[in-house]
Amino acid sequence: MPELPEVETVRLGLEELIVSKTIKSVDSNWPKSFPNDPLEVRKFVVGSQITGINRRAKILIINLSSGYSLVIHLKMTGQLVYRSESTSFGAGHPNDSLIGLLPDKSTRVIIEFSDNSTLFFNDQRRFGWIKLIKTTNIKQFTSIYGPEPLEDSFTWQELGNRLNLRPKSGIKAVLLDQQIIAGIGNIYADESLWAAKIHPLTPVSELSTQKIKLLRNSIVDVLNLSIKMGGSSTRNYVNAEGKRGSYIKIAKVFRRENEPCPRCGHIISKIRVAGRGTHYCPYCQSQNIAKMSK
DNA sequence: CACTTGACCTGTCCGC
DNA sequence: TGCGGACAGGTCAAGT
Repeated sequence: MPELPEVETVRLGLEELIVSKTIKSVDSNWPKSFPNDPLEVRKFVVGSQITGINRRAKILIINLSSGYSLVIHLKMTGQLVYRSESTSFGAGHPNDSLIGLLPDKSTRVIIEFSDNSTLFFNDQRRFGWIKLIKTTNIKQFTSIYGPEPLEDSFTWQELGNRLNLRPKSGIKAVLLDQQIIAGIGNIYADESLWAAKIHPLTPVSELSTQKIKLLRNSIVDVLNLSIKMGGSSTRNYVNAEGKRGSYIKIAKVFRRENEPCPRCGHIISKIRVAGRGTHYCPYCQSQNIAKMSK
């Protein structure tokens, strides 16, 4: 799934649903999904209470009263879905629920609480993981990530400084680099570049100050709007209640190749950039325009 | 240093 | 209907 808006949506849901609950048991059926020693898990997870839910970059952090935290990366297809005993509705539920009875085929980890409600970690492709880390070590663990784009300190000057760490690279590849800026992935890189009228292959060093200011605002607006829409569900992503997000319905270019650009009407292209499918309008995001406005 | 490719996995879709 | 290949929200490591 999950870029910043999706992880943040899950975080907001979990904050409502599981804070202050006590963990009764933890089960995993795929070691890579939760590689910690089971003895360690029994000692620092079972019996402890959930004290808070945080996010850094695309990572979720569930703080425990034991002084440890569950650090979770959902990668491409991870889901964290909460079910109380009374909400075991099935697929096709009118309220946009995506998944049916749990556990299902993709369930890798099951966390059961003392009130018999349950948190399921599902992950079709098994790329995601949960790691048990001492809470005092989390800051160091996440120190590799660049700044959070939704913090007040993410000014256009800050964006410019970060981008200049890779001046020769194309802008889209740099936006996807989590060490430069945290939380932007393939969907919101394309959407932000469209909003700022920047071609995805434009070398960072060719971006004018005006373009950097515009890009900073575009990133912030696109991420905030997506959080408001509950994130993007192209296929697997659901929030903590198993419901899809709806940003994809209002996406301007992402997965809209061969459709008209909503701004100028020219046909949206799809190319390959940094190994990822990349959508843009060849007219209003042309590299020539980027150079002319410099 | 920048860029590409393959790996990690499962599932779906598209063309033949 | 079946089969092979491409592709999918994300990182990693290794090779050019």
